[in-house]
Amino acid sequence: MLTERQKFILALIIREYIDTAQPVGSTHIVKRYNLDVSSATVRNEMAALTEYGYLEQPYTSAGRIPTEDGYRYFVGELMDQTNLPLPVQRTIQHQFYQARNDVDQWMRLAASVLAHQAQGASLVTSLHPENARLKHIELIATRGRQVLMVLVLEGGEVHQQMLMLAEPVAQEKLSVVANWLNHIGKGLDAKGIATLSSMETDELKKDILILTSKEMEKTDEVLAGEIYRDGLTNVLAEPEFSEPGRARKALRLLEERSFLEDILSHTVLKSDSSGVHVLIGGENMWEDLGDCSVVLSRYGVPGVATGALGVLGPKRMPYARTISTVRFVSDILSNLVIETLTDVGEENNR
Amino acid sequence: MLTERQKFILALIIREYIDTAQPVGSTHIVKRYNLDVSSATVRNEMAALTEYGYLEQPYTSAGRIPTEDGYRYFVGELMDQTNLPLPVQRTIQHQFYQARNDVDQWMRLAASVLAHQAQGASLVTSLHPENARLKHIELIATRGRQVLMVLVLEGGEVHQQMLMLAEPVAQEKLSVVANWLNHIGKGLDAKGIATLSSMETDELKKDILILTSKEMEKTDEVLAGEIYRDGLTNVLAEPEFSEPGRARKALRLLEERSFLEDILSHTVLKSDSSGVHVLIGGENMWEDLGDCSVVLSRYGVPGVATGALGVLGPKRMPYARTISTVRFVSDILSNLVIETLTDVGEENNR
DNA sequence: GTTTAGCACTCTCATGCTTAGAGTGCTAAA
DNA sequence: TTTAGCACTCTAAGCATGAGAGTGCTAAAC
Repeated sequence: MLTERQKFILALIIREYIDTAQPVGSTHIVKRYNLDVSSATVRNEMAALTEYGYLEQPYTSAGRIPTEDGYRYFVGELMDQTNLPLPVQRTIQHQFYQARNDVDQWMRLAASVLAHQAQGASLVTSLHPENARLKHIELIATRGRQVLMVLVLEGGEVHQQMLMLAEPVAQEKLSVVANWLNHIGKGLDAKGIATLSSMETDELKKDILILTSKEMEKTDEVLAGEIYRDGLTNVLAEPEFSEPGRARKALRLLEERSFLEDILSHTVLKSDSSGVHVLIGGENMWEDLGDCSVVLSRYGVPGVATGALGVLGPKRMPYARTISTVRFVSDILSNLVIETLTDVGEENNR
Repeated sequence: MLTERQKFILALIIREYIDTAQPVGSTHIVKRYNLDVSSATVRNEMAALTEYGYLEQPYTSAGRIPTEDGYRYFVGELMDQTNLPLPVQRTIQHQFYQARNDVDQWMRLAASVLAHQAQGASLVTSLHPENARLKHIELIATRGRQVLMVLVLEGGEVHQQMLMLAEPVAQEKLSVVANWLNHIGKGLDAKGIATLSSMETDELKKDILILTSKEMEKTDEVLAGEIYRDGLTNVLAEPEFSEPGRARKALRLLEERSFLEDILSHTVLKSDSSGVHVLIGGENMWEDLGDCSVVLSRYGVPGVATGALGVLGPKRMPYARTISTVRFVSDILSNLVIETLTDVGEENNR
């Protein structure tokens, strides 16, 4: 267990290192913060903190830098939770207010705000409905057997998909089926529609039901939609990524869907997850993440429609600021989703 | 005017430099390619080529590297036009065939193929209709004054937009207006609908017409839709971007919409443009592009629906391969668009 | 018992120097 | 016109040196 003074010094060192990216020495810290103990005392405490595994030396007799455990302790125990400055909050809220009509624009804006405020690479997945329920379907003949299906889900998301039917069908017939489905399928989820299809005898209707159900199931996948990114170049500015090899590793993480899927399903998408997740270093699971930390959060309404967002930066990131930014943006998006969803119709209040 | 031998040597030097990223010396090239002239002869020719401005020396008495003019001459006169190997072509075509039902997927795939084949950062803008004509409109009440408008354009693109009406309107009323508009507005472009709106007296109809027209105008903007990127990390692997400052500059170009808009409107979007454009260095217009080259092409059907795609890499990029890749992918996308468009209905044949 | 001054020791990094090597341009001969 | 020869130039790599920052230990001071 650390003494108060040890905690204090650990916090100072980590903050200083986050600021300067330089190993922190005992004398330096005493002078910089006008401590009323001597450098020798700090040195002793630093030795202890190194013993505990919270600090390490890049080489014998250099200053100390935090270990991953050090960062974790800092984030968990030492860091003061802050909020973004009020004027900044207002500016951001205003921006979202102006974009309130365009869901795409929300995400783009969220990515931009995250990247700017946290000075890292940001990532926002589009909102995807959980257990999507049908609000409206439209079938539009394009040519031959090709049909454009437009699904409007409760909550307002729109999905389009080109279908290939077994044989050509006229627009009139398609419209009839669409109208019919709008009546009997409204409010049903993928399963409900699949059930309908198993009882249907009309070939065309049955086909459409099956395809609709399939398409609605697809919306359940985490990364089915777009992924919005911003601020990729921010991470290149960090000194730890001056070696291009490391920079590559870090950026590849954001490019590869498979990796994102993996990391999201291990954190924010866990059923019991809530709030902001902080991944420091690879956490023994993702080697390529070695030099990076990721701050993630889920947004939206669990069980109805959610998405994920986060910021990637060096382990040496300003955690307080990043976490408050992620929380803030996540809350804004959640509120936007709630506003949109809860008032869709009276039938949807739970 | 260059002699044949000078052309030959220039081509060798440029190819060698593209391969090795090292200044090319006279002896090196004689040995490497078993030339039956001596290094002194090559040296003389190199002096001449330097005189003409096609080569330069990074410092006195080092090997030569191509100048921008050198690359331009190479691309314009010396390079042999190749095509991708047939097996590669088939593989790619097969991939597109499998994705034929999902326009989003086309773009994603195109970006991926470009990035892989050309080993650069790729960029694909989504298809956007020119002078879009309405095929189908759908109005869906969400809450209060908010209405979701779904526009289906001839060609199959779907655009959605949240509208804010002057006062709440019931779904039934909206459906009536939508149906009415589907009859009288079908096949019209933004202007045509604007004309209708100026003659309409019914307030609601007028409002909807104006909003529809506005929305359809929007689809005309180049970068209105998504931008698909891939292979950003490829450029980080190039030695010229080992300095993080340069890498940042290059990647920022791909992040900033304003820049992309600028560069696209100067090249592929010019009305008389066709084929593949090669931008080598900044071309005296874009300073940040100093170390990069860009190979761009327009795809789709001019006057109906087009998009742009391209690859960004170092000036020292394998132009032959990149250009053939860009052309190939562009052609594939164009064909897909043609297939989709020309058979939309008999009314659309021109 | 804790804190601190003092000091020897260690390691990196910047600097300067030297050298090997690659490449050039010029000249004169083939 | 081509080529061999050669002096010259410049870089990159290696090495030694020294300054500087920082540590850990010991013994004295509080």
